Amino acid sequence: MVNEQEFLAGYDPRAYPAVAVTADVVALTIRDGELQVLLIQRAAPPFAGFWALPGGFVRPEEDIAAAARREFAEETGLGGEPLRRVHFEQLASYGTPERDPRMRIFSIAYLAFAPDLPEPSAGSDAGDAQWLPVTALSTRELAFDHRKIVEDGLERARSKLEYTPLATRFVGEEFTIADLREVYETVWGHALHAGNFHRKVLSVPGLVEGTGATTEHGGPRGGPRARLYRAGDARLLHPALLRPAREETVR
Amino acid sequence: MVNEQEFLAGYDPRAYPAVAVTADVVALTIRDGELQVLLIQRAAPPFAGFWALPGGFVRPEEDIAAAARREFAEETGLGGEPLRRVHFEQLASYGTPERDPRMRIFSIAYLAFAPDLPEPSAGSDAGDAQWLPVTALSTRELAFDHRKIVEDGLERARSKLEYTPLATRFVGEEFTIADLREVYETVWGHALHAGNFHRKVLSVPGLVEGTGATTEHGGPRGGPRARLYRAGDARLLHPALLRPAREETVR
DNA sequence: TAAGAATAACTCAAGCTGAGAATAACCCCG
DNA sequence: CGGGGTTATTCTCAGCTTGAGTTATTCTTA
Repeated sequence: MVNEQEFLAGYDPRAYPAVAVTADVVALTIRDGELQVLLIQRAAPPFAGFWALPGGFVRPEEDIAAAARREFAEETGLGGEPLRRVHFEQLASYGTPERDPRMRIFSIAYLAFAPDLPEPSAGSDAGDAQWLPVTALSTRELAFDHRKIVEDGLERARSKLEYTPLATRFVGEEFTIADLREVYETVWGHALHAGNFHRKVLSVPGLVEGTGATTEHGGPRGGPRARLYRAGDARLLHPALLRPAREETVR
Repeated sequence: MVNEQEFLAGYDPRAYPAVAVTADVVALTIRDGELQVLLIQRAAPPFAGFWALPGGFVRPEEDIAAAARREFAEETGLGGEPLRRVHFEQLASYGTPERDPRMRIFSIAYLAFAPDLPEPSAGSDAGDAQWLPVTALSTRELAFDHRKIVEDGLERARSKLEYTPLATRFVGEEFTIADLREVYETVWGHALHAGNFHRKVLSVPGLVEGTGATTEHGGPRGGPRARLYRAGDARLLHPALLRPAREETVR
């Protein structure tokens, strides 16, 4: 048994097979009423032709989060103000020895939440990038361990809706309570009681603040004009906006 | 702007300055009624003489979690059944370019929760390892960015007590409700209402299950014998056992 | 044996939740 | 232009959970 000091002293990392670190991004958005994840099609082996998460090597003087943002920006062609509205947070790291056949590669995954974004091809040189509805993930094989990463990201997103104002990141600057409810319904995957949701959203301090304005028109199929809100200053929701109990996930 | 495919194709990681990946462990336990974190004193530069988290390089064929367990085991001298009772989970990764003066080192931090453990020196060759009460952290300078890592770990621990049965990992196989309450009070840092806590713990499905037995004696200062419980099969607490609202942390 | 301490159970008011319904504004179609 | 259908917003109400305080009971220590 060797303690840390001795181990470090006798350890020259350069003498070992090289390792590399990538930043990979699980970018989520809501388009066409569906939760979608950004995927790119790999051109080169390994996993050539497979779909994978956008990502790449962290550069020598680059922070991990900066690498994640850069990779995301490159794939979506997004920059400036729209990019600033995208929320990034670290998800988790993946590094089983055999996850990449080339060499030992550690992936530090980030989660990105964005309001409805344009097709990734617009402005990007990645013709083979697309938003895929998460409901279609089961029919598509992903490269490396990216399926696991996406699943972890989805669970994190569902969970963060409960106790943070994350949902406001999926809508525009101004939004209606119904817009917000659609985010929750889409990410959680089931309908919510409109009246109760409305009451709850307005009662949680700092979640939303009214703008005083309303929508120009009612909904496309009728209904009155809705009041407009913008995101409040809360960083945590208290009391939280909890998902209905899911007995199967509890045990 | 380069897309991922071109970037990968033109990128030989070996041509870049070497990077390394370490697994560092924020190991928490409750000793003497206080929440304590395991630290080791560094023998070699950089930060020689400073206290730091146990950890070390992930070996070429080693999984990250395995590396974290190994480092923890080496520092505590723990093995076998006691080690199996320690709960490990990934915390987060840290990799700002300047966090280690030697080279680019990414740290993947793990959180370990353990019932009252022996002094780390027992069975370990690390004479300079110790459990430090987290309340004493402010008076001690830590190496690298380890203070930030510890703080993130503490916040994670406090938060996970709310919605997982994590607290049962800090007590022995069999415990009383009061034992469990002490865990919550120690980690959260304030007193809880004994009666309400009792009611709540018994009402959350799967948190604890009775053994039918009681303690041999009453408490050291009186009181009846307490019933004994063991951890139940819940993985999530529903409804959660929430901390009292902390207005200052909400905004 | 008396005092003090702790477990466990109970009470009660206040707040929050789920479910359903009422009201009113607004769209589209005929 | 009028009616039917749709949606935003507000209410009601019963049931559950929470915070705070109290009570009965069992044990330890002095």
